[in-house]
Amino acid sequence: MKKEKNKLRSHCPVNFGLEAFGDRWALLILRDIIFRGKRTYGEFLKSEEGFATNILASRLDHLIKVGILKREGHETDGRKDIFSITEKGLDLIPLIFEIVLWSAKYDTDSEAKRIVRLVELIRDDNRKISRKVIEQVRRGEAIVAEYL
Amino acid sequence: MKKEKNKLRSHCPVNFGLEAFGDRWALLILRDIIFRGKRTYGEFLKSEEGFATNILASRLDHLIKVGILKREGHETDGRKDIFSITEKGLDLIPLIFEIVLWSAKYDTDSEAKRIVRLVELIRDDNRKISRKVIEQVRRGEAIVAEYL
DNA sequence: GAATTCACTTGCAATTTGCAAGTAATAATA
DNA sequence: TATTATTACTTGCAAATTGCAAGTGAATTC
Repeated sequence: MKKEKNKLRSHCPVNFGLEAFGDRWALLILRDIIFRGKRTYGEFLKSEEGFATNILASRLDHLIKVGILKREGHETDGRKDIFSITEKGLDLIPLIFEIVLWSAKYDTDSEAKRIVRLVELIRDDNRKISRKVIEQVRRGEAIVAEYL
Repeated sequence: MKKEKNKLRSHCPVNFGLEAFGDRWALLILRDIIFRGKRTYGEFLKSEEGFATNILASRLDHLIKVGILKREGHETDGRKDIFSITEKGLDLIPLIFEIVLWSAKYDTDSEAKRIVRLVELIRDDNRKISRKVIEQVRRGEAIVAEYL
């Protein structure tokens, strides 16, 4: 039984974004894909923040519904689904990078300290580094070692 | 009775941001301050998306707790509280602008169409326009007509 | 001094979350 | 080939959160 509540509360651009991806879990899924190269339900489930199984399933469905992710069967293992990011999802990378930048500044214990180089690049020119990372993630590479 | 669940699920910079401001309502409050110049509980309540009174109160408390907003008494009207944005909150403007940019691109009915000029400026150089807007909002001005 | 405004709080039903425990399909192993 | 594992979920249920509606108390206006 699917929930079909398609009505947006408003078309304010801030609200539109929030209704699409502005959920605790949704952006963590994207993080897992972009930074950690995860692609399957089981991989997402292992994230340190601890998804509940039903929540993970519902958020994956939602992200697919709004066109940020797509689901495909695994080429050789019929049990697995591959969740990959669409162009619409890739366009969220600059925004995710802004979150990283803000947190790097204000969280004294931030693990952003482990990606100092990337944080610098974002601060210096988010658009530019985003373009590079988008290309990488599009190829299925996740963020590569040169930034870590 | 206050909720005191201070423990972060992780210090991943994406997660840190989400736990600070990654709530449907939290960013709408910031939007109201930045774009609409709102400052009081009653003004926030009037927002088109419809805050529940208790949710609004709890989100304001939360944003104050994490240092994004501060609360001050109204100068002349003792009933009112003025909620204003801190420097930490102002630093979220580039991120909010990225949300606007993404929504402007993907929501065909976006009200971003009413702020085409601002969207262009963000696309062209988010950091630069953010700096200008931060100064304005810091002075209590909200986003001024020249961008609308 | 009575009525209104303002910023909340409270009560409560409905929804959502978070576990734990399935389940059905496919794959790997004996 | 039969059994055991994996994988991606679903289901059930208690607990937490949300969303109304209806207060409450202090300050302000009339």
